[in-house]
Amino acid sequence: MESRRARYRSETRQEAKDIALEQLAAAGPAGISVNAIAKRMGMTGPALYRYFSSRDDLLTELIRDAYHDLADTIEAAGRGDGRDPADRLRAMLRAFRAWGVAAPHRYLLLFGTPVPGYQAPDDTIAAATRGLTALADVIDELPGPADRASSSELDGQLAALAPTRGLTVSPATLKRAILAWTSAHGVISLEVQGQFDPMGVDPALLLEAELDAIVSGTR
Amino acid sequence: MESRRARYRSETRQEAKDIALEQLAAAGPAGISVNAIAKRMGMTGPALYRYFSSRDDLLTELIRDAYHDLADTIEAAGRGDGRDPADRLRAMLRAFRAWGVAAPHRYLLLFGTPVPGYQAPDDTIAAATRGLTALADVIDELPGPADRASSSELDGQLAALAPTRGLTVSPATLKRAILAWTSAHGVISLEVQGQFDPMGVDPALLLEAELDAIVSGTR
DNA sequence: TGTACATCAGTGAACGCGCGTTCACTGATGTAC
DNA sequence: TGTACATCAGTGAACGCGCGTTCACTGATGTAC
Repeated sequence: MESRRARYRSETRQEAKDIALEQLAAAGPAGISVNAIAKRMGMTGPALYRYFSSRDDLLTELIRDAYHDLADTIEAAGRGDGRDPADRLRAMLRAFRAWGVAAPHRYLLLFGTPVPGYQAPDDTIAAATRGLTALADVIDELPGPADRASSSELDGQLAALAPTRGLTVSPATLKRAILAWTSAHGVISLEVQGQFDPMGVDPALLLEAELDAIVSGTR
Repeated sequence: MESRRARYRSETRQEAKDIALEQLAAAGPAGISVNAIAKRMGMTGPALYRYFSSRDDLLTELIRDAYHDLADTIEAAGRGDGRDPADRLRAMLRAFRAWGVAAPHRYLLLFGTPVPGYQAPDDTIAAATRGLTALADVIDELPGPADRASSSELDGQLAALAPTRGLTVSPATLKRAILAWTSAHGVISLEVQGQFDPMGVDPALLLEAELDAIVSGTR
């Protein structure tokens, strides 16, 4: 059984991460301060070094958590064996957007300006494509259009990429998945930054328009 | 004629902005430091306040310059009255990517994580959509597909938006322009952050695949 | 061309601030016999 | 159950650092008559 100490440890770590997320929301990645977190938890700055080996270590955890949380959300939205694959795909991309809109600062932690000097460890990089592979699995069940004018060079790269992500899908499917991912990201990213606000355009409707193109198979 | 002082003034301002861009490239927006810029120019920190009323003022100039530079680049790539509109559109979106890849930090200044506490002035907001309106003008010359399943709500918003940007294009055209803009941004943004690096996929080829879908009119 | 004055560029000291990280140390909690 | 020891949490002082911004001031450049 887990010791009292171990339980307390993980609670304390979690509390620190929660406060860090609040700081992230309030003042961006640069606003995350070890000393300020400690103060809010009622302890002194150096005490936090019992829980995180450095500020970068804390950041890494936030990023890893966010990638996994996003991927879990997308996967959950796409579950259901009997459902129409097109509906599942739509649901997943809507979940992608909902996740970003619910926590813009977290979205931007993953897909905004990289934190200067920060180097992502390997397992973070793997987590980063979990959402993408989930898309590929569903798109694989979709009736695909003939792959027009395909670039053999790109197909080769995609064929090499698939197995490294545990995928057995065709390059054409993986390409559709990447384009679905990138174009959804294009809308969500600009929405999360507020770029549509002065335009008076509802980004949810833009995403729906995008979904039509994605599902129709032209991408 | 412009006085010697005025000329010197604008040269000094420009030099400061150039150094700020170097700092941006090296350490992100937070790395832009008034004192450090002044030191590199061989003067003391407070002297720069003759040229910029605050750090935010400097940032605003960098952002405005970048938006206009990007829009100029895109417009230039699309010029040519006799050319096939589809070719012009492709050229513009390729220019969009080339601009971002050439100066990732500048791209991220516009489309990355917003600088905390920074408020964009009105003319910056106008500059932000110059590239988009250029796209709309060319797409308007494109043979458009029938507008499938259109959302009347979105069309209404687009109809209201067009005149504020000096456009007389239809909602369907403006929608295509926005989707072209957002999906190109989706690829470029992830490339500029290096998200494709560990995947072994050439983003230039991804953009080409995206261009096929955009030009074919499904978006 | 010469003088008197206004404008502007830049200095240096100072303000108050917060940052990440290290170190030696105290006191509490847990473990082994 | 009691004692001896190891582990761990947290403190407080200190290190060295850079930041944006203000202010009163000096000295150079430009302008008007």
